[in-house]
Amino acid sequence: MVLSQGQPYKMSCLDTDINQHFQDAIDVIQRHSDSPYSDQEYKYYETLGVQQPSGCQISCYLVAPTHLDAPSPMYDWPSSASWPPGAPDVSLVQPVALESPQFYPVFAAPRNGKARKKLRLYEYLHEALGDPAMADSIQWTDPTNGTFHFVSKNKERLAECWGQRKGNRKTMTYQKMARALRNYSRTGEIVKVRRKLTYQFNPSILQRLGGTDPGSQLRSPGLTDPSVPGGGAAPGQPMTSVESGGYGPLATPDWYSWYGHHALQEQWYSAPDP
DNA sequence: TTCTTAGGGAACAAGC
DNA sequence: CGCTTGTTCCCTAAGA
Repeated sequence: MVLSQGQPYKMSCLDTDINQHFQDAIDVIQRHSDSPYSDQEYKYYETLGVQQPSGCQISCYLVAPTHLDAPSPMYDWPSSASWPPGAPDVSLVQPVALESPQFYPVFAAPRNGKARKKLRLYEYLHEALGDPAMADSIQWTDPTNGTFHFVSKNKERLAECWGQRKGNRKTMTYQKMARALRNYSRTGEIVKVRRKLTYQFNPSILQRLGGTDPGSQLRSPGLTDPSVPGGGAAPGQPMTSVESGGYGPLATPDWYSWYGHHALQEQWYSAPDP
């Protein structure tokens, strides 16, 4: 099913439980039949392996585009990261890192002699998206535009891992993690997509995090299976428009105009608002 | 009706 | 100390 303008939103919103289970099944099959570790094209990079007591393990490296002068993902990010007006440019998240990836530890890397700042949630999510071990919890919906979704069945596991990573007193739940994600919608770092369990990175954030992980792109059923959320999105085109909402400091004019552009142009997506 | 997901207010904690 | 960034709890609403 290829979505097109004019198709009603509900046509693209058949991500019922069946769809979810189908997606989960595909993911399981892929993971068992096509080990990313043995795929030469699948550049999975070994991690520091922060082993949590419960077995939570997640990659501790991000892949940095070589053109980004960012020894650490934390972040003297250039505040003027360009974001071409109009539709998101795929080049922003082109896997330039494939050619000559630079690695840097998320945790230990002191920057200019200083200890790094604490891990941000969106960084953790980006890590998880690049970690095959977390593929049953979080997946790219459309890596080209930074949309991702949580797997309903295992989203709590991801949340627990996040809570353990932060050393929270209580168990982190998806509900609480989603609360933090909603706070991101104010700053524009991550916005909620009007699709079940689906969010979208700010393009600038995505770029600064080093684009998308090629492995997750390969494994993402959304690229080949239009039946999954976002699966029918054309490259460079956001599958969905994000909900309206406040965009904070990171809501650059370009980002804003992009959103506005698509909010206007992609009425097909919008649910029949009153 | 029940469950899941989502949105947000508010108080609080911890790091910077 | 003030700000930022969650964390936790709570309430409400929509939709299946």
